[in-house]
Amino acid sequence: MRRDIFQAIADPTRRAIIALIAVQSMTPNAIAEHFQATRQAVSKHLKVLVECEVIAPRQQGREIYYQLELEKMKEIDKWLSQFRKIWEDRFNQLDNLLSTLQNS
Amino acid sequence: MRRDIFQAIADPTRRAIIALIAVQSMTPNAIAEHFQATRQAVSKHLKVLVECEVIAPRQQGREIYYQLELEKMKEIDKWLSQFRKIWEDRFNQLDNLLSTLQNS
DNA sequence: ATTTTGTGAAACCAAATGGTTGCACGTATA
DNA sequence: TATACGTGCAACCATTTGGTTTCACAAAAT
Repeated sequence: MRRDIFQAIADPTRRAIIALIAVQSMTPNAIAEHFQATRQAVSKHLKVLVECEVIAPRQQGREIYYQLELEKMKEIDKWLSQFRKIWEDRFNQLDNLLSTLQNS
Repeated sequence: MRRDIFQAIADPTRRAIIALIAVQSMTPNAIAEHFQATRQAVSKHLKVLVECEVIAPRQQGREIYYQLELEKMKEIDKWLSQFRKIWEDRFNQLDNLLSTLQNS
């Protein structure tokens, strides 16, 4: 199976989990409370996220706190930067066009 | 089936197609030449991308040029911004810590 | 020591995914 | 007009996905 950030964020529940954990590390049970799905379903999502290295477990007694790996999020940002470059160029082109129109 | 940008970019071939088209609009055949997969496989990916509104077809005679919808890419950027905020905060905290250490 | 709690793992299932082959059909070209 | 070309679509298939239920097990609590 594919295991990368893009696959990790493909599922809406997983995106919600990521956003939840981003604010504060949480245990599987605490996370599951925020969703309709069963604890086991959430647990499977957590497993995928760990395998994709988007989150990391931190054992604390018999509880496990999952925390977001922000660095992994930056990989999306990095991939996106190639397009950001393009849309900034387009914006500049539009800007130049407007200037040209004003000056004519 | 789920049809959003996150699902669109989940597949590596689709990400490659997006990157390819970003530079210049292309026909399905031209796109397929860049991959090992058959034309039909690429065509299915294009269909998914169109349904996700990541690309749009532009008919030209009997050829169809697919072009990237940059606006849709921005949605990823928008979702990502919540985390960008966090990692900038963390960076500032680190920055403050370093300043404190230097001034003590 | 026994029970409860927090968690992961296995087995199973329906649906979705990514791929293939074959066909249909309009648009160019000979 | 007949042929070649560019493309989409349907049918089929193996694999993956997201979910459920059940079980196992260690750590707390009683």
